[in-house]
Amino acid sequence: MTAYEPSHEQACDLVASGLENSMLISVLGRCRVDYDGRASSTLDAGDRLVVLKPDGTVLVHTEEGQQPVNWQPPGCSQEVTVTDTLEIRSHRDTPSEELTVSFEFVAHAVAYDVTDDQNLSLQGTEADMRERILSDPEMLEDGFEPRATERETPAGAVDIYGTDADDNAVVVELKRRRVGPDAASQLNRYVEALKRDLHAEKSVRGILVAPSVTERAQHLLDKYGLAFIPLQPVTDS
Amino acid sequence: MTAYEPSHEQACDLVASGLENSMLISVLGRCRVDYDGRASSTLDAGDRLVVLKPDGTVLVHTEEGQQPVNWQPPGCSQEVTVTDTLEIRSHRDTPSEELTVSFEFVAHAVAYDVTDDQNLSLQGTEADMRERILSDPEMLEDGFEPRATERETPAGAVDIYGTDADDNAVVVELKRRRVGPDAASQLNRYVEALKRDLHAEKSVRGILVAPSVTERAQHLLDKYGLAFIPLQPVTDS
DNA sequence: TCCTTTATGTCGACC
DNA sequence: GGTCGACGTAAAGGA
Repeated sequence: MTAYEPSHEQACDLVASGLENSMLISVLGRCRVDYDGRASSTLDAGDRLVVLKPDGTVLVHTEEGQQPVNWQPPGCSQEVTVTDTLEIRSHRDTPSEELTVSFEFVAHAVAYDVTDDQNLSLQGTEADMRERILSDPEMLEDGFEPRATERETPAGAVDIYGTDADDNAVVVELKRRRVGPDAASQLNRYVEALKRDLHAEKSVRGILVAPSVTERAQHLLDKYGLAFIPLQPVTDS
Repeated sequence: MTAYEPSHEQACDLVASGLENSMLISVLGRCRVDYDGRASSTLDAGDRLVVLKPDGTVLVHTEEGQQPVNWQPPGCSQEVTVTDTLEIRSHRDTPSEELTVSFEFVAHAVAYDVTDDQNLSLQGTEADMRERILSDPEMLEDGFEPRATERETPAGAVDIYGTDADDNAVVVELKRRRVGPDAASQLNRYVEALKRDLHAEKSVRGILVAPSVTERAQHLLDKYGLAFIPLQPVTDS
């Protein structure tokens, strides 16, 4: 279903029909946009691409930027009306949010029935790093043995919990990118929380594993007595 | 410029022409997607919407989700070729990333010349909270006087730096959302850094301003001796 | 539902 | 270019 420079009525019919039949809808033209909800914003008339997905997502894209200039998350309800403009309204509760797009001119409108049952397979993530360390723990240090992943502490869940050659408790925090002070603080919170949990039965060491570390973060690590081990998220040759 | 169920050659011409003339291009059809760069991923054939922006952005959207399933950031170079499939390739250096979309069927293809010089005006942000406190400092506490914003410390820049009724130094950290332990740690780092900077000439207090606080973060604040003041990002009535 | 963490986060500001 | 922090972050996974 497609329309080139449709009248507001034609465009309204197409969008309404697309909404009814759970189609992917794309409308290109000159519009203004108003949003009110968690924040609020206004956008005066300009040329934009508006996408409506069958899951209730709305995206408003301008000619630049990777991110939509306005949007609604999945699960919203859409309705379309025509007065002197073509108005697409999207609403949700919890939190209450409303997005209104008013087209003064529609260049193209398309509705298409879309199915995509293929799942994305992704490598090079933090989950990958964890799997590699679990399959070869001594890559961290000799004698390291993982005991648990996602072990809970009062400060949150630890990526890898284990013991070293001297049977000290070891907390390993993984980051796939260069780390800043936040990661050092986070690891320190885990170590301190575990020390309290273990009632000082044994000492607790902390190891931060990431490709590299900023200067400020290294200072924090030194101050806290934590270790850093460099590791790239993907092996590659 | 638009095409309904074009041949690969027609679609290729349309996309090539759109790229050449810095137009916004949208292609809807059945394709597979391969990405290799910061991570790497594969996506088998399915129906998707592909958007090419004049700034070099590429977005691949499926029927669900607010985020694109694959993408390239602004500044990438695109090229389009046709063999037995219509292939759109996008590449950039630093970091080296490549995205390839192969269409086995094109349902719609559109290229449109877009201009949007309107800027989005947004309210209810952290910047708003800062302005409100600066215009009425006593909303935090009687006698509070702002001395600087973005004051630099070895731990980073402080949102608002000021003094209280007893001339103690005060560090104010703003968050527009409910805060977790990270914010408490961050504020503590600022306070500790300022104590060192000021050579203990005066005591340094820390105030975290946000709509609300998690239990864990409140514990951390208590431990560090920091204060919390609830404040909504938007006043409203 | 709330809470926490990750992300090919993206984006902007500053150095 | 690197570093840092905000975002109407979104999305996933657990309690």
